[in-house]
Amino acid sequence: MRTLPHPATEAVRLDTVLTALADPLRRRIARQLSEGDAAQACGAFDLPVTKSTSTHHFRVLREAGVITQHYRGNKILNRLRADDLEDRFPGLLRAILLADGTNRHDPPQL
Amino acid sequence: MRTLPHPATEAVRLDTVLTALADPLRRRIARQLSEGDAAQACGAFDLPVTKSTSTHHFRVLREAGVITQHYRGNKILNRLRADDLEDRFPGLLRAILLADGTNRHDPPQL
DNA sequence: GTCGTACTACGAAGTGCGTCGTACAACTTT
DNA sequence: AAAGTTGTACGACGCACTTCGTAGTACGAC
Repeated sequence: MRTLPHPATEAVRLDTVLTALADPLRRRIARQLSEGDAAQACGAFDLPVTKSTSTHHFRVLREAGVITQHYRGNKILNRLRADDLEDRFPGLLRAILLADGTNRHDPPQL
Repeated sequence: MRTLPHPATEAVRLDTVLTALADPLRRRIARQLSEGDAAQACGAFDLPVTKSTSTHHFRVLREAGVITQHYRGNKILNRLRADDLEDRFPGLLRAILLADGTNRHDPPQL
């Protein structure tokens, strides 16, 4: 069984979280995870980039501590680390996802 | 009297705000503005970079809509757009500044 | 075992960002 | 007027990031 490395909650840094969520594509992934089912495979996201690029963005999110990734047979299940982030940076994830929701409709935000 | 352009509150975009505040130096400026006097000149910030770089970071913050800059004689007075940001993205600035405060002591965060 | 699926790894190309140095402009002080 | 202070403008450099294509790995289905 393959496994992927995740940072411990205490090791999650604000810099990397903000950098990760500054990208609209990665915010889109986080939002879909927060709205839909708890765990979704990478293929469940309809992103306007190639698979390579997609893999890259998921990795950035995982290494930043925003999501977890676990192999499940053929696929990888992605989950938002909402509780961990709430412990580490209270209110941050909620504020960003909320802001994204209100902001999303003005310009054609990707 | 020289003036500097600022984005309207409605024109402030989440992308640029997050990108602006993803940089520790710029977060440091925002935090000092939020803690100290309302208006502070650029020189009041003891930043470990040259004047050119400092100017660049203040500009990024202003163009993102995070601060205002107004000429006052020789200097430029900087203010945090806390109310504007609260209107546009409720809870976001507070969460980031709070997170930065709790995060600041672990590693030698610049 | 062979094929299809889901995703990764690696290298390449293009772009953007942070930093700096030098030169310059506006204002204050002397 | 001359000198000092405060900050800007512009160009350059190095580094990191985004994107992609190709090749490859792991797993499930046949």
